[in-house]
Amino acid sequence: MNRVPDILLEWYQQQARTLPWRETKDPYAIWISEIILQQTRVNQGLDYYRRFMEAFPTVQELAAAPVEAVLKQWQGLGYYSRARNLHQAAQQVVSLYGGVLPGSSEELLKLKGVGPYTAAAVASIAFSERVVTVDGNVNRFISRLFSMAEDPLSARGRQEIVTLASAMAGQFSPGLFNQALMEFGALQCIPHPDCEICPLKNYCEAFRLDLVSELPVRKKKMKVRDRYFYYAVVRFQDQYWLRQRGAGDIWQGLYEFPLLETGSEIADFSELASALETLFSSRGSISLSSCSEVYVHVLTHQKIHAVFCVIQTSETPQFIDNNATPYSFSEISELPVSRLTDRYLHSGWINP
DNA sequence: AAGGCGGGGCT
DNA sequence: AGCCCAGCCTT
Repeated sequence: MNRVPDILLEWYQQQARTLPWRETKDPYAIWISEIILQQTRVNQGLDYYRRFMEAFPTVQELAAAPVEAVLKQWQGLGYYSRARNLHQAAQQVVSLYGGVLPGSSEELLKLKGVGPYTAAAVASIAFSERVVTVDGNVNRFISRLFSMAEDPLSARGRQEIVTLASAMAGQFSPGLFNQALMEFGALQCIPHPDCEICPLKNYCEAFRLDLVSELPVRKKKMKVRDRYFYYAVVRFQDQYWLRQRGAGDIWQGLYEFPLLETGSEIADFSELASALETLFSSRGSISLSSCSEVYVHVLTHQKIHAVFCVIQTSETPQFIDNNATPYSFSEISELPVSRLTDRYLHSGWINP
């Protein structure tokens, strides 16, 4: 078993992907890459990382930027609280740490959006602190290697992973070892792995016991809630009205058309037309002219059935939602929007 | 400890 | 169409 770390490091030297954040020692750049890569695959996050670093090359520039500019860079990545927290954390770094990222995992942990994983990643990779990174890749790999019965996401399971991984890390360079550990989970010890080509198959308890497909222990799946969104797309004198989503729900801080949400589908056109009128406080005429197809937008925990309803008004529309604000078509493209709204915007239903 | 928070890839 | 992935914050 004590040969495992050597094999792992040797594998990493041969198989490691060349990634931009592995070419730098800038703690800020490493921090940004770690936040982007949470819940995001490398291939999906790569372009976002490049654009983000180009838009906000330093923590000072990130801190000084409007939060909506940060959200715009994040558009399409999902989990938008990561972007809002990152922006707040940058301001913390400027106001509390003189614009210099703190050099220990203990201090990093105090930053908004920085948890045990990110603190360990930045501290070990940028500052060579001897602390292990425990992410989903590490959980999967360590669970299998030691055939762990415990759920790695439970408090006890997490502690067990930390203990086992720390023991393996030994005196290797912390940043190098952690990246090798995570890369192995990301490329070789994947959910449905090819164990025959695995350099560690002779050391893997799960492989020996034929438990690879059972580990790590599965969490129970969440129930999916159906939601029905009817968006009022109003164009009046080349202006469209959008509003910003608030706290306590999905897509906080992103923009969208004024929304009617109902508990069930409204299939009848005239019923929908009168339901949509409740969004308006205008006195002039309001008429539903056409509906888009139903956009089914699936999130982890919600299934959204969205219809974009084009509405004609006889005068400047007034909305009950006093956040609704008029924008030209080109202004809309500057606003951060969800994938759902983005898809509609690029579908051809709207023409400038 | 449990629930909420996106979006995409693989089978 | 239905499976999977996943770190941090809030409650």
